[in-house]
This record gives sequence, structure tokens and C-alpha cells, in this order.
Amino acid sequence: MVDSEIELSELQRTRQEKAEALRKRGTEPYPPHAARTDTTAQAKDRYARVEPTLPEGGEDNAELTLVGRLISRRHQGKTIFAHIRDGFGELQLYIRRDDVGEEAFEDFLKLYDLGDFVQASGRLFRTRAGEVSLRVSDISMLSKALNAPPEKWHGLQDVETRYRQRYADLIANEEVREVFIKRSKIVSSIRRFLDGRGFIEVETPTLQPLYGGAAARPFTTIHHALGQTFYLRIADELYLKRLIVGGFERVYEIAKDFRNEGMDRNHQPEFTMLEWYEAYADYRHVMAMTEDLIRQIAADVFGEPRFTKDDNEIDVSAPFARKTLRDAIKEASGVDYVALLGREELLAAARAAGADIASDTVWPRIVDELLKQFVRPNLIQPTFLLDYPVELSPLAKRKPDDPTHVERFQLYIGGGEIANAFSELNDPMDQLARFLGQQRDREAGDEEAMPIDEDYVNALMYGMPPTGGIGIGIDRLTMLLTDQPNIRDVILFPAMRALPKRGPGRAVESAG
RNA sequence: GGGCCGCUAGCUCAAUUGGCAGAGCAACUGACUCUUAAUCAGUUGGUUGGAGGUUCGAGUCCUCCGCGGCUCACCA
Repeated sequence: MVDSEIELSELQRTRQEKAEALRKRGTEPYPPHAARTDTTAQAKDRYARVEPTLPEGGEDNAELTLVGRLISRRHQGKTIFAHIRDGFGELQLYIRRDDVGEEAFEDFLKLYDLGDFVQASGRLFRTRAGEVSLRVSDISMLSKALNAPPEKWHGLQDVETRYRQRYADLIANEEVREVFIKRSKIVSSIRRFLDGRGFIEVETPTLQPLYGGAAARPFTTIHHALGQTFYLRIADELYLKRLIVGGFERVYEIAKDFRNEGMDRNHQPEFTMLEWYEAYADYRHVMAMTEDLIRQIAADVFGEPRFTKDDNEIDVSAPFARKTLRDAIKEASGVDYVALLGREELLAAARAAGADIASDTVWPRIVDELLKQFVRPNLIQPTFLLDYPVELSPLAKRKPDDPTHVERFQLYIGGGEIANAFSELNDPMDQLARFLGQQRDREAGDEEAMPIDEDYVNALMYGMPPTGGIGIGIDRLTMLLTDQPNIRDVILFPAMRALPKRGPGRAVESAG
């Protein structure tokens, strides 16, 4: 900012001039220290405690100093009512010229604006209208804002500005703040849950020499000193299982994954995934644990095992429904894919049932389409679908009684996939064979097929105990629990296309 | 990437058939010592996303470009 010419808007210039006016009279508009004695919430709590001991209309005799952003101001002759908001709530200030002196009173009117951070000292009382307020004896500037806050009644509506300038969105829209507070509660609930069960939280590489653990296109980058290509991880899975090989029995990681694919209401290029792995557990154990986890999160976030998503009341208190993928598809579409092992046969049956499927779709993808089109939209209440065709699951262990299927489950709630888990494949030679199968798909043009990870196979050759593992998309889980329809509404700074270069200083267009 | 829709003052939104670009909030000037979307009187603020074109005349119609939303395809 030092050497750039910033063209301020008229409103910004007006505010800048006010900051200069304060400076000229010896008041720093950006002082280094605040002297808060109480948050707005503490102040209200305090008044609730002392009010019964006060005479009617009496003032608390304690002098408090509160801080916050000035969010409203109503001037009435020689009094001003204003609200400040801090991180804990809002509180009304009652400012009388006789209390603060003429100069401070005039300054507050002329040089302070909505959006400024202020510090106010005074005593608590209740107004005739019934609102607990601070009768101000002293007020000062903590930080002069040059941008006007968004309109007070409608807030900030413009979707693009809300995402590009999340700071303005958070200032203007209380419900947006609440979504991200809930997200934080969800994540801390997860950590508490896993920590309490003897898991350790670990960190594995974001920059990986080889990507794996999921079917997706990666972001590619170059490490200059090594002269080597790295990939941003698309999953943590293979590293976490290396740790199981190494002897850690219970590990988890909550981390950003990156996938270089399309963006829509359910997809962002970077997103947050929880994965955990437990030695000597199978997918049924993981399933039981997942159910407990969801129940705990609901209790922590809502205080009850019920919440609303898309106008559906979802109840997580009862045992979650469990059915095999085969039965679920058969019930919903009449198609029994296990009896239709030929691609043509399955495609014909799926289309006869009304599915919209492209002609060149491969067998496992047809099964996936049947799931998407017939089953998934109806899985509103929590439902585990289990036992997937091996072709869909290159890292999962086969069922002992049916090698065409793997011990895998997905959890669906509110019509969306919340978790994907399986008994981990620990047979190194089977794993190698699956990688080779992926390699063939890759050579056939499937850009999302996994590359062969020889080091991972090498790790398995040291022996991995029977292990259960799971991935839970934190963003999707948050969408479910905050009833948000778009993933961007649960990611603070969603990816957006960069704006073309233009002059800084405009309130709206300058971000990005 | 395809289809559809959108972009007007700092914010929220108007503008009839192509005919003077407006309102509320914010800001500015003033009145008002218990207001709370305060009220009242007045004032300022615009490259209508950008560039072209058609036209006597374009926010409005056409072309191209930018950004965004919804949706379809792929994916979690």
C-alpha cells in the first residue's frame, strides 16, 4: 500500500478526513491498546445479577469499560443511543452530553461512524424501554473504519460479494457467523470423541510425490530445489495406513484435501476431510462408532438428537437403518445388479427401470448410477448402505463369503453421503493387483484412476493388521448440520475466480 | 465445459413500448435529553460490469468480453 495511489470513494474519503481530524487534535484513530473490563455478554450477566439489589431504575455502581464495533446510532438532541457489538453480543450505549462533555459528544456525532471500533466506559442501567444499557461517561476511538458497513436492515445480500469479502458478510449477517461457530463446534466435538477413544491426531504430507487414496484428478506443483513434481493430496488414506503398519493403532487426521475438478454446490477444490483408522477393527466396528459420533455431535451442537435439513426433521437417536447396497437398489429400482453381471444386461435393466445412463457407462458406474438415481435421494433418515462391488473400491477388503464384494459402507443422511468406510485391504498382493487394475483403467483414459503406489505396497508387505477406516467430509457434514444448501456457505473463504486487475480502494470490487 | 438467468449510488432495490437514471438506508447540513429499522426538514452521491454496434435517442435492442448464480455433466 505504500507506493500505490489509492483512489478512495467519496464515502471513504469522508471517513479518512475524520480520522485525520481526530489525529490533528491529538487523538490517535488507531490506538494500540484497549482497556476492556467486560464483554457485552459479561456486562449483561452482571446486570442481571445486580439488578434485584438496585432501586427502581437504579444504576449499577460499578464502572465498566466495554469495546466493540459501532453498529447503530440514534441521535436525539443532547442524547445519543447507539449499539456496539463485540464477539459476544451487542449492548446499547446511552450517551448524554451532560455526562461526557460537549467536546466528546460533538466528536462522537461528527467524527465517529457506523463500523468504527469504540471503547465506552460507564455504568449499567435499564432504560424506560427496558433495555439494559451503558450510561457512558467516557468514549474513545479504537479503530476508524473507512468502509461503511453494509445496509443495516437488509444486510449484505449480493452472493458474490458475500463470498469474496467474507469479512463484510460476517459483519452484516449474524446467521453466517452462527454457521461457522457451529462448524467449529462440530470439529471440536469430533476431536473430543476420537481423543476420548485413544486416537492420536497426526499430520501427513499435503505435498505428496504420488497421489492416492481416492479417484480424482490432483493439483500438480513443482518443488524447485528438488526439481520434482509434487501433488497436493487428494486423500490422507495411504499415509494414515502406513502409520498403522508402523504400529500406531488408532490415528486420525482432519485435513484439507485438494481435487482438481468441477465446482458446484457440493464441490470445492479444497475441502476438509476427517479420516480415522483403527487396527483390529472391521467396518462393522467403524459403523457402530460412526453412529455414536454422529449422535455425540448432534448432542454437542443442538443439545438434542434432532435437527432439520431441507425441511426434513432428522432423528439420529434411533439405531441407524442398515441395508446392503444390493437390497437398497433392488428395493428402489427392481434391478438386482448381482444377478446381472454383464454390462449390457445391467444397462438394459437399469434403463428399463427408468435410469438415465449413458451407453458407454462401465458396469461399476452403472451400479453407482442406480444408487444415485434411485436410492440416494430417499435416504433422509440416517442409513448405512453396506457391501459394495469390488470394482468400486480398490482399497477395501473383500467379503470372506463373497469376493465380488467388499466390506464397505457409506452413511447417508438428509439425502447426502456423510461417510465412506471399509475394512482396509491389507493383503499386499491383492492390493498390487487392484492397483494394476486401476493402471489399466488409467491407460484406457480414466484420468481419475489411481496410480500404482509401490511404496504403499511395500508398507503392506511389512504387515498391516486388520484395520477399519473411514473418511467423513467435514464440509458436507457441516452442510447437513447447519441446513445449508451450498458448500460455499460452510467454507469461510471459498475458491472464486480472480477478478481482473483494477484499481484498489473500491469498497466492493477491490477484493480477490 | 454446455444451457438458462443476473450485474443500476457505499448497501438493498426501482426505472412502462427504446424517451429527463430514481427510492430507502448510509453519508452531509440542521431540529429534537429514554431511542431502538427513532422521527422531522434539507443536501450530496451514477463511466447503469467493460468494449463496440443499431438508433434522433440505449439501463433497456444486437455482438464480443469479464464476473457471478442456478442447472446438466464429473466428483466427495
